[in-house]
Order: sequence, then C-alpha cells, then structure tokens
Amino acid sequence: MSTAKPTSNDRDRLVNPNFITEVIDADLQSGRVGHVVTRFPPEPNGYMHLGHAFACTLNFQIAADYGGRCHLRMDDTNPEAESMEFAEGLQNDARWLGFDWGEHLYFASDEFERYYEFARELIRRGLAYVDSVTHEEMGRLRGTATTPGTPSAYRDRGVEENLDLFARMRAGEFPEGAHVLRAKIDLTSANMKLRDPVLYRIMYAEHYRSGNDWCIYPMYDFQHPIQDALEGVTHSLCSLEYVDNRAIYDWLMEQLFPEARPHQYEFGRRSLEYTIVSKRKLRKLVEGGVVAGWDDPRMPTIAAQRRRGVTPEAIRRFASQIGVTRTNRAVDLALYEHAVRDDLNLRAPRVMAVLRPLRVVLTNVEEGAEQTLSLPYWPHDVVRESGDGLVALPSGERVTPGAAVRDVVLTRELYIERDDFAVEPPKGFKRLTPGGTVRLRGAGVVRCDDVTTGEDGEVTELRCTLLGEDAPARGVIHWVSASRALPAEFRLYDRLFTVPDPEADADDVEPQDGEASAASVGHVDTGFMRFLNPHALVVTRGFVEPSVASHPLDTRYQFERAGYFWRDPVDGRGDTLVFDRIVTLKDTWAKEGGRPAGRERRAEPGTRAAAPVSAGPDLTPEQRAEVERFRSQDVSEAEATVLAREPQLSAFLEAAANVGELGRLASWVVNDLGGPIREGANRVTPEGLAALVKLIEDETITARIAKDVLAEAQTSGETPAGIVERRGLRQVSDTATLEAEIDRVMAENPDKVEAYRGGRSGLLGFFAGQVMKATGGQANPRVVQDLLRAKLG
RNA sequence: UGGGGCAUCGUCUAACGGCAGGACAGCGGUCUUUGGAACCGUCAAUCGUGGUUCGAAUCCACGUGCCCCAGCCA
Repeated sequence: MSTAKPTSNDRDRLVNPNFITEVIDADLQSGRVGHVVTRFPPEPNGYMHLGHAFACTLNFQIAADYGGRCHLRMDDTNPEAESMEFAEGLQNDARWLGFDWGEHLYFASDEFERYYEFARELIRRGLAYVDSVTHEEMGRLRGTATTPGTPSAYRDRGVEENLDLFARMRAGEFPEGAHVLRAKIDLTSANMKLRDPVLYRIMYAEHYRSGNDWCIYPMYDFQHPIQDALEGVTHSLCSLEYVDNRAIYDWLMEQLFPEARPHQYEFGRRSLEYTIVSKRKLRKLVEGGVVAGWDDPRMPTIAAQRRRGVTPEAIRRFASQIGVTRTNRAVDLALYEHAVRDDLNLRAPRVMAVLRPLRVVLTNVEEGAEQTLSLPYWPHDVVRESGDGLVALPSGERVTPGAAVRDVVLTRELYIERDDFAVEPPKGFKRLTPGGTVRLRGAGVVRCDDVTTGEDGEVTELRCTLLGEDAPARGVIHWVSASRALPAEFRLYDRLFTVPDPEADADDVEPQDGEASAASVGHVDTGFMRFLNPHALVVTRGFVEPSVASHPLDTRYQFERAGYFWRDPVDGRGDTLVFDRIVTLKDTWAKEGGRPAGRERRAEPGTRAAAPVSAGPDLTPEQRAEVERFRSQDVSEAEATVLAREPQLSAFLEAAANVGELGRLASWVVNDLGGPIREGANRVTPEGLAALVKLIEDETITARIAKDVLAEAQTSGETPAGIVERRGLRQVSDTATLEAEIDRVMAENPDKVEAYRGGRSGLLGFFAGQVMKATGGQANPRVVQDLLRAKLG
C-alpha cells in the first residue's frame, strides 16, 4: 500500500493491470511524470452509489498501487443542485469504503477567485468573450451535427469591453441569462463540444458553501481541467461520456498550463443489473416516497448498502473484480451477491432464527423441561480453514473452536420455518412431512405424528416425537424454542426492479393509454417505475435464538439456511429486534421447482443484426476502372478496391512500382503502410519499400522480418534495407540449426508434446511461436512447420 | 445520416501476430448435522464478410449493432 517507489509491484497490486495502468507505466518509464496523483471528483448533488464506488475505488487504488496519492474533490459549481448534506455524505461514504485522502480534500467552490482570474487571462489573450445572445439564439447559432455554427454578433468584442462586461457580470449588474462567458475555439468543429463552450453563467442562487459571494459560476469544462492542474493531478480518470470533452481539456491545458499538465483518460462505466444508477432517477424514488430514503436498503447507494450490512471490503472486492475497460457494462447481480456472500461467509457467526414460524409440540418432552445444548458458532469448514486454529466469538475475541459456542435451549414447544413443512411435498423435498422425519439442527431427529389445521386450511401446529440422534432423517432444518426465543422483525430485501435493465426496458414499452403524462413528470422519464419489484421488501415477524441479545449490536450473522442478517442500524438497535437481510444464501433447491424462484431474464439477449453479406463500398466509374487496372496486375480485389479509393496509397504504390513489381508491392502498401500514409506519418519511401520486398523475394529475409523492419523504420526513419544490413538480419532455413532449436523446445515442454500427440493440434502454433521467438523471428516459418510436423509425428 | 467511442462464453474479464485462459452464473458429482461453504468435473465465446500472413481475437478493408455529443448540468 505504501511502496515508496512510484512503480507498481505486479504481485500485490490492488487494481489488475489495464489500459490505464499501461499508460501510467509508460509515463513513469519515459519520465513524463515522477509520481502519480489521481482524484475522485463527485458533484455533491446526490449520494454515492455502486457505480461511483467503482470509480472511487479505481482512483484511490491506482494511486495506492503506485505509491502516489488520490484527492477527494467536490465539483460544486452548480449551486442549484448541491448541498452540504450530499457533500458530507460523499465524504462519509468514501471514508467508509476505506479510503484516505489525508489533507487533500478540495472544493471547487474554494477556488472561485482563482478560476475567475484564469477566465480574465483567457479574455486578455483574446481566447474568451462575453456573449449576449439569448439562450435560444445561442442554440440556433451553434448549428447542428451536420451544419457548422455561426458566430454571434458579439464574438469579436474587444478585450476591454469583454473584461468590463465580465466584471459587471460578477458584480451582479445583469439578470440571469443576459450574458455568458464563452471560450473562442471553433464554431465549425465537428466536435460540438468545441463550438465555443460556455465558461461562466450568471446564477443568482445561494451556494451551500460560498453563500451569496458569487452570482457567476464556472462550467464543468472550465473548472475541472483547471482544478486538476492546480492540484497537481497527473492522471485524470473519468468515464466515457467525457471523451468529447477531452478536446476542451487539452485546449485549456495548452493555453494555461503548457508544462507538467494532467492528461485525461476515460474508462467505461459499470452499472448493475436489476437496479438503476441515474442520480436523477434515484432522487425520484426518494422524493416520490417509493423508498424510505437514500439509505433505504433496497437502494444501490453506498449509504443503503452500508445500512443493509454489506461491508466495505465486499464492495471494494466487487469493484476490483469487475475490471477496467473502455466499454460501458452492466454487471450481473450475481457477481455482486457473490462478493457479499464471500466476505460474510468468514465473518458471520451462525445462529438460528425462524422467519415465518410454525408451532411444533414435541409430545414426548415434558412440559417445562429444558435441555441446554452447546452449539458452535462456526461450521466445520470455517474452523478448519482458520489460519491460527482459533475462531472468533461475536465479541471479536478469538478462542479455540471448542469455546466458540453458544447455549441453545430445547423445549417442548418450538418454532420451525413454515416452508420446512409440506403436507404434499414436491419431489426431492428433504424437510418435514406428515409421518416423516427430519433432523432439528443440533437437537436430534423428530417425526411428525399429527398436523393441526385451522378453519381456512392453514397448518397451525405440528405434533412431533423427538426420536434422538440416531434415527434416520434426510434433511436438517433450523428451529428455535417457543418459550425462550426472542420475537423479531425481519426485513427481507430483494432486487429493486423485476427486469435487468429497467431504463432500457421502459423505453421499449409503448406507453399505455393515459400513462404518457404520468410517465414523464418533472423532466425525468419515470417509465422505469413500472418495473419496480413489489417484493423488494417483505417484512416478516418471527423469532431468533436468545444468544443474540448478548452480542455487539453490529454483529453480522448467518441465520442458518435463511441468509445473512444484522440488526438494522436505524430501527433495530433498541429494545425491539429488527433484522435486515444482507443477502440470501445461495439456494440451489429454490430453482429446482420446489419453488418458482427462477430469476426472470430478459427474453432475448439482444439479437445482433442479421449481417447481410457486405457488398463492398460504392465506387464511381473511374474508381471501378482503377480496380480493373490493378486487378490486371495481380492485385487482389479487396486491395485493388482500397487503392482505387485512396489516391494517396495508389500514388505511393505507383512510385514503388517504378523500382519493383506492382503486384507484389500492393499488399504491403495497403496493409502495412496504409495507416502511416493516411495519417501523414509515413517515413518509408517507395524505393525503400521496393528494396525491402526484393529482399523477401530473393529469400534473404522472411515476411515476418520485413514487418518488424518496417515498424522500426517508421520510428527511426532509417531505410528498411539499411536496418536489415545493420542488424544482419537473415532468414534461417538451415535444417540442422532449426532442428536443434525444435529439439530444445520439445525437451522443455514434454507435457505439450504429449498433448499435441494426444490430439491438440492447435499446439503446433505454440511450438512454432517458441522457435520463432528463440530465433528472433528469423527462422523460416515454413521450414519450421515442416520440421515440427515431422518431429511431432 | 456530422463527430466520437465500443464490440471475446449467459455476465464480467484475459490473451498486445503463436495453446482463446480465469471469475460469476448454469449443469453433474464428492463432502457436509446449513439444499450454505469447500473440492472435482462439465457446458460455453472472438459481431459479420473479405484480405494480408506459415499462423489473425489481435493487422488492413468493407459492413452490422450498441453507446455518447447540439444544457447557461456534471
């Protein structure tokens, strides 16, 4: 965690290597940066949810991996949405997740004065101007995706006038909307973000921190890059929707912080199935009273998951397991639940609770008789896997397994789970049935002799005989003593929505009559509400064994066979016992048809397009003639088409063909030089290419060597043939040399040889690759493969 | 249909021209006084079509699909 070196030790890094760590590695290697500084920059306009937790974890853990630091920053530049409640909530949540930013807590609102000065600087340099058109007019002037924008009448105001107007904006001389400050970048850019983005707007709103000090507020695109630079951030990580904004980021950096500037990198967001992470929609749930608050345990917020009993370790584990890529992804809920269970399995002592009680009378146990059983808190496997041979008491004290027990009293009257008894058991039912037997956990086997049924047909009581330890029984069920157990409320949580992607599914469904108006109140589409799971919270009243009364209030339990629970921090820590179910146990019986607990999945996994056979691009008659001309010179159709469409490439090829044979050069131009030529970065001359291809034809070198040489030539600017000469590159076709190499590779990988002979013919590539590597790519691959086939048999 | 981004088992992810690997989920089994956990086995993928190459998930071309951008939100 605190390696002094600014490099990451591969063995114990928190974040798996990814495209961002590759950039950091390269930056450190090249010396562009000497240390790593990241930042997690939420806007305090809502509570942190699991999607943010992913971003937060990524920033803090990458910094930790490189011995750098990560700042926490509030991007609080929009007073209308933000509040102290949210700012404090965000800090609480980040801290609870286990992250430490030391003294590096920043608020954009603390820097308004500095931002203001940077804005004046831009104005003075003619890079920003005060625009005074209406909101609507600005929209019109911005143009559309396919048409360029046009300058407003104010775009060329003088510096002095701009400075004066900007100062008066700040002084409160104008109403909201009268003026804005805009960057003067490029109104014709294909990137809409660059069409003179607004830098400052007038807002007469009280800011939760700066109060009424300001009536102009900076926009994200202006504030964020500057703040990164002021903090000394080296790698500014954000999500994919900001890719277009990077152009502004870079523009500002070039203007204001040309040296030692931060760079922005974007990663794909992570959402979770069966929930939503849109802050506005979550707010809708809270404000609409659909849930009890931001910390309602059904919510995907960190506050809610914390209240529900999930640990920060589980969330961090989840965050690091879902990986970092450049694709937005919706993660399977099962992945999250697994992380939660995996964490709880080793930290939750086992006790018994009955959630939906059914009275059982043990007819052969005397009235008032009590037998005290000593039952272990931990199952055999947790005990066995304990590193030090000790296990924890709920108090946290570590004791020998024999001492990690609690008293459980067996009495004449008990409660069992209603689900654990069935008059007509489904196939495979391993619990109690009329006349059947079952083991009561830790107490022996019972037989059901009699079933009492109420007027409505509901089973009200079972009369059973306690048979003792050795009687046969197929299953084990949990129970509590009716006279000794404590009454408790159980809150059983399930997924918030009934479909994996409520937002997308809401768009799929045509609004029914009269729903359209109800479904789009207050600018937020509320169509997703129709998929709310009515069973996301089920409350039951039952009983829990009395030992829990003596445990620390924040003990997380596994109620055996029922799930992981703890006492609700808000409603369940007083005299009444209220337990939240953190997560269920995996239940392989439930989906067996015993219960219809099959999880509804989306019907179709998004069928991809039927993919018609591509007919190739449309060509003009001239291009068609070109294709024919190239075809006649032994160029393949695909390559001829590329050449016909791209004059730059065909010109290069024609030039090379003056020295070599066009038909043999075409594929090199198209496949290997096409990229650099198009980008104007090509450093290989037509003559250079022709000379190189000659070397292949006279078998001096292989195509493989040629590709490597070309790549080197692009960076060094040397002639390809010069590189071949200087490095003494020659293809190796000598059988004896190659055989020796092959023998060595085979001797080193006897298992692979065997596997190949056993039928894994794909391994031929492995052997060929090994030989190629060993010869620095100079072996003649055809010869190598022939020899390999012969030797491997 | 202007610009940008992305596409690998059901889901998440790895492989950086040379064995398509792992995790979750599923299925089967072992074990079990939790229908839990653990262990073993198994199913299962390179968006499509061409091209380059001895060899392509990876390079080239053409398609297809999804996502983002026209707030004085972030």
